[in-house]
Amino acid sequence: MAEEKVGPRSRRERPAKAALSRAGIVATAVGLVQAEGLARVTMRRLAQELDTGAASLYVYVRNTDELHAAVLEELLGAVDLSPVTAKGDWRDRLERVLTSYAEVLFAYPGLAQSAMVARPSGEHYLKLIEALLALLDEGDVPKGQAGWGIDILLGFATASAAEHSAPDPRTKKTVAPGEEWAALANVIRNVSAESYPQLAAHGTDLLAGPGKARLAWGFRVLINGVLSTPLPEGEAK
Amino acid sequence: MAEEKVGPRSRRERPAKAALSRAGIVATAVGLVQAEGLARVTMRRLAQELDTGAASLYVYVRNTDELHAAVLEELLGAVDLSPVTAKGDWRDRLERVLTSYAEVLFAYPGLAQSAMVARPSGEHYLKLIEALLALLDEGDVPKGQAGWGIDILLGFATASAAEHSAPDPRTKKTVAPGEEWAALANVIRNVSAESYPQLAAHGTDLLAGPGKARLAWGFRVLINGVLSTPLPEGEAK
DNA sequence: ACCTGAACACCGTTCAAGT
DNA sequence: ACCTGAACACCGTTCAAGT
Repeated sequence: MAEEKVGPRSRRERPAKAALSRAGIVATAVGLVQAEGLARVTMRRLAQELDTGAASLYVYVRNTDELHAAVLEELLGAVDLSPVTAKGDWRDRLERVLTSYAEVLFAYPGLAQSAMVARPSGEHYLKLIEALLALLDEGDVPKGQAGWGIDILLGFATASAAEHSAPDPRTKKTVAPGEEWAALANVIRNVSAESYPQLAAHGTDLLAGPGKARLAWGFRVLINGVLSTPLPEGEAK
Repeated sequence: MAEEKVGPRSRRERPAKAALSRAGIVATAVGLVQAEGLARVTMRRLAQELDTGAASLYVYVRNTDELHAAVLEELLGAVDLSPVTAKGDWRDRLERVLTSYAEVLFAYPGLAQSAMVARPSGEHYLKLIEALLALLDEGDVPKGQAGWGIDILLGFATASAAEHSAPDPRTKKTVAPGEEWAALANVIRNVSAESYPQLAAHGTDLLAGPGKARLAWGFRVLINGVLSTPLPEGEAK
């Protein structure tokens, strides 16, 4: 009797090992960041998910940074740009787009931290910039100020998300999420009013958490500032 | 002839393996970040520098993050706080302190990136916050706005440094420093004016580098914004 | 108490060899 | 052209064992 052939179809645990492709790799990476956070999106872990070896991925992806940038660009598709064409005060609508951007970053552990560094250049990112510029233009913010302001607006949104989103569990962290925060709060509470009069007067209000209110206030600060601060001589356009 | 004894003093390559201490560990780490960048300040590399095993460091330092925070706190001692008591417009002096802070972060590869995440609570950090608060107070910025504003000011300075400082050469990078930037610039240059009218109009001015001018403008934007944007109802103090 | 070697469980990236 | 296993050069952290 001939042995039963053990063909490729006999193992059905995963969906029949599709051929590799950049799109498939990025899609799997996106699934992985949702399930385990960006820190787990490593070449080796991702290859394992794709039932191959890490080396195989280098045909489609230059390196880990590029992979992370691709994941970010993909997830940026979830930013709500509808306020651009909605009606109402341009400031409010600008705030809404920025808030949506921050929320997307906030939703995936480690994503905001990586957005601090990555500079995507995909369609979703371009559309986001285009949307912000359109709203600033609607508000008659001078072009030069708008252009320079984009960086500040996005940077603040990114940094806020990075600061308050789940820490990238790069390895199982020993330190509880808010331990550093607690340490600082404790120091401020017990600070000497003589050496640090300002700190003592403010107390832990200084660290009064993230909160929607604080993020929204930040956006307003930036919008007001960008609107009212002319570019230095010679740079104005 | 008796062989020459090879005692501990016969090897003078390093200064006679001092006893470990937290201060010594941090000092060595600071030296390492100066020489090789923060990415090289790993438990193993640092232990090697101290002529011991990585495990030994855990007596004095909780983990790698805490080590990096200690290095940051140490280097923050170089921030120039003298403008606080200098004379002149408070805005200019505030700008000078923030610029000095950004320059310190800028000077060490990887430091700014880590400052994005770390929350130090040492003396140098406290003095920096105290200085910023004192200057805002001098400018009669309402207390609540000043407190919330600190975060934005420091965050912007940190993010600017992170964005434009040497990339943390975590491992020998294959990607040239400005490669992602170049990719984005290229995309913007060739963007369709129909789909992206704003982007096409601005062109690569959007990415017009870091430059002192841009950082200074950013500080002015934030100061103006913080000064002129009241806290939301119920939060004002 | 402090220090250590060894172990465990990971990394990114390259390269020669196969199909 | 694409894919692979194996190798190289690293990581952080824990733990039992020593002093």
